[in-house]
Amino acid sequence: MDGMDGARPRAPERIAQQEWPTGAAEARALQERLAPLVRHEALDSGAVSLVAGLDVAYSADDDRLAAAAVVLAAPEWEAVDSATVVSSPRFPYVPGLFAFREAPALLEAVARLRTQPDVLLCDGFGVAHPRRFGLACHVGLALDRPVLGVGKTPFVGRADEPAPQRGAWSPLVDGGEVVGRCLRTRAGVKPVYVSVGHRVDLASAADLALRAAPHYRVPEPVRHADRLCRERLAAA
DNA sequence: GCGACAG
DNA sequence: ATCTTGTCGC
Repeated sequence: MDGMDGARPRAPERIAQQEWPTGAAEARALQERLAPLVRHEALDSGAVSLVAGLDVAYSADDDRLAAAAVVLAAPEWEAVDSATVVSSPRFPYVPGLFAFREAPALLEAVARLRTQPDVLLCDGFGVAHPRRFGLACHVGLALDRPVLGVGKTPFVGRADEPAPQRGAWSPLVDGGEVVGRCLRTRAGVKPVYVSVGHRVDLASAADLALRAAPHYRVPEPVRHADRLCRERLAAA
């Protein structure tokens, strides 16, 4: 785990296969090495039509988990494809090391999709993370696709309360830098936290998150994925 | 040292 | 994440 010569990951696809961390210290080190590879790129959210939502559900009694990937089509957000995977966690839950727990199953679910989404939306964070490498970044680099993260509760940083109307937002700041956006997707309802995963910039990510959430607080793709993985867990 | 801490 | 019903309000 040290080959400090050519061991630096260049091909994102290798993240899920080689050097999978066995402990927390190792996992954090991997995040620090991969964080610089995250790219912020402008994305024409108006040209986006297929958005995948990713989420995971856990069993209450046994140690199973179900991951779901659902592709919805704008502007009505009807589901056009989906895939689920049932497995068990390969890493304990440690705040900040979320991806090592959920990414394997999520990536497998995405691999089973027959439709290639334009963007993927994760239930969690991207660069709004202690080491600037949350789940959405992990998934983004692994797939080398545009990914953004939407979290329901703040993890790092602080943000002022956005104005009460839908669309209002305030920057999420951590350590002196803007790592995300506190966005009001629904008037008078608690805001969500959007951050860049990979290959999108913050403005594009927030714009997409807002248009993907025309009725509820949580974006449709994530809501759908949430529902699907729960059903899958109950059925299997 | 202590508390906080995505799902 | 998960354990959990009804209820108030738009």
